[in-house]
Amino acid sequence: MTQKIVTRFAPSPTGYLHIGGARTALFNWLFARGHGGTFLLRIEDTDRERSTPEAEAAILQGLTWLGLDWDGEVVRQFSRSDRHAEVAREMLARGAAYKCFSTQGEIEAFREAARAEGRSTLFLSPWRDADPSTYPDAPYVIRLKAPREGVTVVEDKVQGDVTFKNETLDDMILLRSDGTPTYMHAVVVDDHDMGVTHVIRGDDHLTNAARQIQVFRGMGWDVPVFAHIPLIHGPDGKKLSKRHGAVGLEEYQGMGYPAAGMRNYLARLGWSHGDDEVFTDAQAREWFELEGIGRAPARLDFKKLEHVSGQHIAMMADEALMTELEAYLAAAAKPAFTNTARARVQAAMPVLKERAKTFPDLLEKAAFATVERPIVPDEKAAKALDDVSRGILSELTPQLQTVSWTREELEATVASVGEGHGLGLGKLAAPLRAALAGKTVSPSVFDMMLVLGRDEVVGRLSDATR
RNA sequence: GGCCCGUUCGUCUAUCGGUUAGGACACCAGGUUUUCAACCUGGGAAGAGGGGUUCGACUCCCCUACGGGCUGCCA
Repeated sequence: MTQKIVTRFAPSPTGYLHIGGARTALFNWLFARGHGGTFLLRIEDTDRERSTPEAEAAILQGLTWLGLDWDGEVVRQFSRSDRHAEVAREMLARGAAYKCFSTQGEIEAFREAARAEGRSTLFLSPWRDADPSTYPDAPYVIRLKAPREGVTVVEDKVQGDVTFKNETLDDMILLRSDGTPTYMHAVVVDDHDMGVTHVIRGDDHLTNAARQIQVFRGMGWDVPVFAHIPLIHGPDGKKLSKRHGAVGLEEYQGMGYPAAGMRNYLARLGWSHGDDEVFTDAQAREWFELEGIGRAPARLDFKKLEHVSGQHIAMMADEALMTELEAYLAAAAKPAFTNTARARVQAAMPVLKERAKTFPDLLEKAAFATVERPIVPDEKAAKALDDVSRGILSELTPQLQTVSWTREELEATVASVGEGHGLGLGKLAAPLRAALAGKTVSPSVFDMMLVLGRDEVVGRLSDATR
């Protein structure tokens, strides 16, 4: 019998969506979608101090941009506090947990002394087996009555069987003295209640998994399948942090990487399917298995990200690309296309997309199509425009000519720039001028082609340069 | 300190006891090109170190080194 797979992504809303978190979400999504399962989203906002609505919105935005759609309503952990407390009480009743009256001060003092003497800082509560009749009338926490002997083994799909001696695990707190649940407890209750079958998360939770398994057992619940994936590191091999540059997913969105490229790159980071490097979402879903996940932390490589990004831009359908490009423009607060510019870019897309790695790159190469007419003399802009135009010259397709510029527009441009302004065309300027019969200044090659037709320009160029 | 995880070209990785250790990005050289990009060809480049086990180890075991995680009434 194969049970339906249920995965979840459970970020805490304390900032932006971390690139590592995005990858974790992607793995969960890929696994669920590839197996006809369900992918749930849970916001772990039990830390009231640090959780903010803005952060939650940023996370949702990031997932949406990345194209990771979740099933059902977003679950907010804080709203389930009552249920968490209820379960803790039930464990108390079952004898799987106990009340502990040790104060934070006492525990801290114990740990400090232990540290000073080089002993284990593991806190063993004196209340574990205390007689209820000796309970003081004071605030208490509810602690898990974890097994003292034997071992707890995490049967991890990525890390293999990881064994922990129970004596090294303490009786973790389930319910704080103010009655609120700890993260460790809430996760277990929520994963169980949500029917999560596979917990795929960062390997910083590996040790936690052992404790959580004890909670599952304490309630007699089925333990989900665990898969702890290595964290992403910066180019220097250290844990990825702000000093490495981009850690928030929205920064990558801002840099103009298409979501599909981002998904591909992120999936390939720490996961592999033979020698496959560039693939579609459908392939990724079909190929993704927990067994393909590596055990070592991976480093971010922007060069490769760019390459993958470029491959995806090239293989996207023109219309979809155009839509995403304009969305990028809006998100990056850049001026939107005018109707003419849009028409020109659209027409040029087949040639354009093959040579761009990111959206800003695409925009730069599309300058000849988006530049405002009449063209104003600007040496720098003219040069960039010119280089690209020349490159594109050889493969411009007939469709480009359908967005033709009228002879009048060309005349106006030519008239407005005047001679010797710097809108040079390099070595090709002279022959082009000649081609323009009498005109002393040329607009971009592209523009000329729009007017004269590609073949004619190419023909005259060949003659002139021979 | 204690417990746990990891370590193949610069980077991402393949290999699941027997391979000239493969691919990709990057890099270098050449080609193509109306000197962008793309593309083609070729090249250099790796099993952290030391012990075992084995006819045979990158693959299995141990130790060391290095990196990382956990060790909170944070998540």
